[in-house]
Amino acid sequence: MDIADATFVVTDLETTGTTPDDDRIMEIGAVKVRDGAVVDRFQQLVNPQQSVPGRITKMTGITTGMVFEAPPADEVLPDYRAFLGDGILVAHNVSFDGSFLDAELQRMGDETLPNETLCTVRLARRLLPGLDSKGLSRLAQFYDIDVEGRHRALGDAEATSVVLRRFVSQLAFEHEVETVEALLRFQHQSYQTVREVPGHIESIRDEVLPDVPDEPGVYVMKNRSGTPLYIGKAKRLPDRLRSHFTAVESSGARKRKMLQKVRSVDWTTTATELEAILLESRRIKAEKPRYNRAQRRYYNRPFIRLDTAHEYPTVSWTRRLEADGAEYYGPVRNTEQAEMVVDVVGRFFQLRECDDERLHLGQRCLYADMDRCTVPCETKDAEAYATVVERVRAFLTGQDQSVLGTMWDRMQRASDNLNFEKAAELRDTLEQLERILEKQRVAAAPVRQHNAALVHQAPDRAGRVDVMLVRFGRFEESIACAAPPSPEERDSLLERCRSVFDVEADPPETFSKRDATEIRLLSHWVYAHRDELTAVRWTPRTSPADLADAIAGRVQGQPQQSA
DNA sequence: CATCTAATGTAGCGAACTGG
DNA sequence: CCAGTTCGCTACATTAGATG
Repeated sequence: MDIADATFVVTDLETTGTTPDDDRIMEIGAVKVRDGAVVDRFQQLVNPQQSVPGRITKMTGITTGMVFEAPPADEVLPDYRAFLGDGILVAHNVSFDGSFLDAELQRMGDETLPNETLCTVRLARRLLPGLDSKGLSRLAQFYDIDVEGRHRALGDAEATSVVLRRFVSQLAFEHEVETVEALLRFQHQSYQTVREVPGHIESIRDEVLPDVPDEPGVYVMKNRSGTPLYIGKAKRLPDRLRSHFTAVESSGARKRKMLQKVRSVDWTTTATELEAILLESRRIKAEKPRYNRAQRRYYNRPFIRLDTAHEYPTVSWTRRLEADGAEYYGPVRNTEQAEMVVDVVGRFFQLRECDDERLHLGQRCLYADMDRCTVPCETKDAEAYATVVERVRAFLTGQDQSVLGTMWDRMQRASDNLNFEKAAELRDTLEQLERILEKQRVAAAPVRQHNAALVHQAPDRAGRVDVMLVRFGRFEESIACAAPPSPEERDSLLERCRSVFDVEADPPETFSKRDATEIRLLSHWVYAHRDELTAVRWTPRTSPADLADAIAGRVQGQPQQSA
């Protein structure tokens, strides 16, 4: 039914209290509205058959004396029912008025009201979410409605009918609500499907975002009680944050749910993006915000292990980084990749694949006959074996690309021989391997011996250079400076190099899960920016001053021998 | 394959408002 | 004060996935 054809009976009751079972109706007021116009009015005092409490008289002005001579409910209600007809019962908090009407009808032994009901409080909550109060007084003030006899039944009913008309027109304009059915449904819709851009989002957009510094960093969105909802990192905080708070309507359900709860945004600036990535990772794992799905826990990624503590080293993979004299490379993505690397090394390099017992017993195994081993068990030729190890090292650090070349040839041959299945398999392996080795190439050292300053010049940040200091494979600190660096920046660079690259410093005993995760994040970032990066390597023979000079040289863009 | 952890879904309770 | 509604939070159960 069209809203214009419907009859609304806007009703207000004055009662002696708030409990329908114990308290009674003492006045009924109602206005009949059709097509936006008041067509009829109803007003009647009712004898509640009990005295009117003082606080109620104070609020409504209705005294026990006034209702003493009025007819009781069982005489008034039939008249009201006739007035109501099959119109829609409208009230401000209709469950209140409805339950009093039903309670009186029950006392009379009459049927309760079958009419549809419409609640203007429910509409107000959905249509005016930003308003501080949805009480009738506040709405009257908001719409500038003159109420003749506030807290008298007819006065409040008149005011409510004006509010109703405002709501109906707002619903037509903003929510395409044209029919009575849609109108009645709307009052039961959940807030979030109704609300547009909530007020608190607007205030964050307008008041918080202008103060965000143009730097990399980590931001935290918090709810009303300060609990973190989401932690994120940004290359540039203002850009990232703005993207969260604009086009809110088009975002997915999960994000809308979060934005509904956000009341404040906090941030920590960092010198560089990489530092922000690492800080973000730590904070997500420590605080586990509800809306962060990724990076909630530390994973034990596999590392490739070259057991150089052994006289005749072997290659294997492990999820633990120990201080056992072995060289560790990686990490790689998963078990499958780790096994693939170990397998490729086994097939292309003549390392032994026997266990120590067999080695010492000098038991030649089938790998010797396959020419996959230098057979140290028989020859005891440590020197020949060491050259193989050196070649494996060159392969694992991404320096020796010949294996990739060989694999490429084999793939071509398989393809030429119409063995496409094998060719495809080789292609997949090759692609993964290239990625893994490319990550190693920049570090060019096993994890523990990765000591370097990474100089990053982002193309979209002219005049600015980031320097990352890596010691024992772990990110230590980063410095952002101008290109070329000012004298002060050079001094501070030297100072940082001194503290990070202390020759006396002992390598860490073990690497924690956190270290392993951060090594992965570091290698990932390095890989992603490999074309914009130069690495200045540090060895125990490099003095901090030389290192700082070499870094400064790269910052100015003059290629220099690595230190 | 058994076990444990993390992610996701659900129920229930408290807080905040509305009416006289 | 009471009753009703809704949201946010907590606790708990269920499910999916990782681990050894």
